[in-house]
Amino acid sequence: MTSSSARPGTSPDAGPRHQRADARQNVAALLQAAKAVFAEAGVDAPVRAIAERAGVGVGTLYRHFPLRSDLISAVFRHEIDDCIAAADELQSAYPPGEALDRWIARYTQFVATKQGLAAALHSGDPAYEPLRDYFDTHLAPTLERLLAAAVRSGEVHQDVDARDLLAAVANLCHGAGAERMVALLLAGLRA
Amino acid sequence: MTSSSARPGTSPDAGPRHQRADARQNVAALLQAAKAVFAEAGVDAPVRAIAERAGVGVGTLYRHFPLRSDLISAVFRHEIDDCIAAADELQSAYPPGEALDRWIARYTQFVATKQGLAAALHSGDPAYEPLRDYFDTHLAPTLERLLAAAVRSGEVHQDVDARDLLAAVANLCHGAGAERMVALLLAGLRA
Amino acid sequence: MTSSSARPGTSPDAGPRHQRADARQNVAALLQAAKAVFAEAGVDAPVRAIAERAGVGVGTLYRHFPLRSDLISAVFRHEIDDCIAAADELQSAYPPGEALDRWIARYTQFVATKQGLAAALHSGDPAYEPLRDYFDTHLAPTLERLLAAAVRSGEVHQDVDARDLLAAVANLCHGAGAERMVALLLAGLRA
Amino acid sequence: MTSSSARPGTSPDAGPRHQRADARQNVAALLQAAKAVFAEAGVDAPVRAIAERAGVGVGTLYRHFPLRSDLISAVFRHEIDDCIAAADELQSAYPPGEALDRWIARYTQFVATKQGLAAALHSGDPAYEPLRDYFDTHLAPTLERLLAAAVRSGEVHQDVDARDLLAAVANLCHGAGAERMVALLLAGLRA
DNA sequence: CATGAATGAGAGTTCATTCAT
DNA sequence: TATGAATGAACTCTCATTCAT
Repeated sequence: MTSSSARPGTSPDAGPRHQRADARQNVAALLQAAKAVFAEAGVDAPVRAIAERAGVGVGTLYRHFPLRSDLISAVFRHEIDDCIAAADELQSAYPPGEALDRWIARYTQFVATKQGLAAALHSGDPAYEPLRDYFDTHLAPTLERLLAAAVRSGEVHQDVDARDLLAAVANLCHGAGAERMVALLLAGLRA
Repeated sequence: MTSSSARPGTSPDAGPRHQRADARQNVAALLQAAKAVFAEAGVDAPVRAIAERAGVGVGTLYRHFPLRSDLISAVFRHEIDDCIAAADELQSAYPPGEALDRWIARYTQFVATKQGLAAALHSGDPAYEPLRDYFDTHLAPTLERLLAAAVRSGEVHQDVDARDLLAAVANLCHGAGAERMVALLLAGLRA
Repeated sequence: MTSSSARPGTSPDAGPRHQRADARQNVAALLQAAKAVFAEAGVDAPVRAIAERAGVGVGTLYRHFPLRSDLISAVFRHEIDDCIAAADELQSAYPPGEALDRWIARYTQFVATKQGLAAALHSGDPAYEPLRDYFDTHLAPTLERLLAAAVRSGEVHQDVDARDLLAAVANLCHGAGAERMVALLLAGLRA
Repeated sequence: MTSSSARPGTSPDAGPRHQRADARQNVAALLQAAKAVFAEAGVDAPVRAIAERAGVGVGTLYRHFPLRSDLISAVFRHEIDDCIAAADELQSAYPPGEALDRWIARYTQFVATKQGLAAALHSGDPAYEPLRDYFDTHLAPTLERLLAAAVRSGEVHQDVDARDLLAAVANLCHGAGAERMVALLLAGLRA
């Protein structure tokens, strides 16, 4: 026990980085379970369902994610970040208009399995504020960039608020014919 | 069934049993209350809130509307019918494209106060089947007509499923910038 | 069942005085159960324990006593009222000093089985405010009267706040030798 | 954070175990924290609050104080001992009656910040037995001595059980007008 | 020895739905 | 037929206590 964990090598102390292994596992299990449960039953699914699915007590869930939105954020953050990262690649690989379309498709893919996400975001419930924030401060600017580029290149003729567009696409994703509708929306941007 | 319960000869006032009238009043009160409550708290609002607002016991509500969706359907049917009726007027007063736009605006108006409607329709919950049905068999054909006309007149170049479009607009109605987004969708139809 | 309630001829309804028989029984059962449970486990006893003991669902308890203090108040009010009523009798049957002593003994009897009452009253928890109020507005004035009379008759030489004295006696009632201590307190009033 | 800083220079783990010093520190920190927390939130305060305040894990708390009452006893023992010690000084500095009064005042001071102490002592919970014991075997004899002296000197005319009196004063300390009530009790002793 | 993560029983509270009156 | 009381499952959240690390 002496120094087995003290394998700093680089820095003398490596900080207080000793998350217990089982804790990490639990968090991972929780995130995975939450993702699945959210997809099946929406983000309002009972806390217990998630804990059970993760094979963990509710207390453990609460320890790591005191607020429901903490869990939601954590579950989505990764995917959102991936989504954001994709924007750069798309922008350098395609002309602005196509990049925009492809990115929206990417975003659509993400939202599609997030039943209730849109509702939660618009619920006004302060518990979801952090999540809203993350959308506004991370996803929205990304889309803004894509939109601006497309406007500059003359492919898009409409001036839209990125956050609204994000929300709109999210809303469309849970109806039938979602893809088609999103396509229509994008076509509308070109009008 | 006429007067079996009417206690005909007993007392002077025992004659006309207005139970049926009472029932009608109750139904009316319930519909009105439900409409208000749905607008305020969404279609998932507590049953009791509706009954209370209607000045009626919950049992009465259940008697007339055994399923939540029965109530929802009943509440909306009227408005939906109005919405449908408007289509004819609009179609005879405006050119197809404008008629379509105006009708969608009309529909938007209707959906706007129906928080949770879209979610309910897509919930997969069989309880909402009748409501979905009513949309499909009444609203959808109406929109189809409008769309077909607009296509014929060359104003719309897209072939869309009316039900999907209906759902899409409903979904868009609860985000920020709803009007803008609906406008974009309509513009997309012209592309 | 036929028309016993439907007697529209005289007055439409003969007043809204129709507490259902079972409801009354439940309330009674609840009060009795609560009294017993309070005595055994204090006024902080789990809601469920009371409901169970009363053979009633928790919902029923909440219907009749939305706040814990509602139940407590209801349980105690009766006894408190009896206590108050006793003051008059005692005052007319005994000289002021003795009336005071006897009344305190009476009050002691009441408090003795109310484990946690004193703590609740001093908890600062707003849920107990109504109860505190009832003490202040009903019991305190009663004791004040008794004290004032004893002061006038020259038997008591101390000026005490009745509420404080009430609380003090209540506090003493749960220690060993309660009677003795209360007696000491009363003797102190004569000093 | 434990002993990483205490690196005297010997071999990593074979050297002199100063665990004991650590342990002592922890115990001290726990006692101090518990005292503070008890004063703020009563002796029923969450275990974790105390551990946190002491900057120590809950496990550590449990190691040193397996029972809640162990901690309570430990926290109070010191103060109780001080209280007891004060008796001698007071007895040699003042006449018996005044010594008694002053000592009670001293005791009152001690109890005043021990919200819930009295309740715990009378709870019947066997977990508090040791604490009760300490009262009985240490404080009670002290008060007995003071009382006896005051009786001998003719200042006190009542024969009271010291333990009861101790409990009574403790009970009085958490009501409004505590001082007054205690004074009354003491006056009662002179009657 | 110390830590604090994990556990899970248990408490409060709400609400859909049934059913006696 | 109307009423609303009763029911109890379901949900959230807390905290004492254990135990792997």
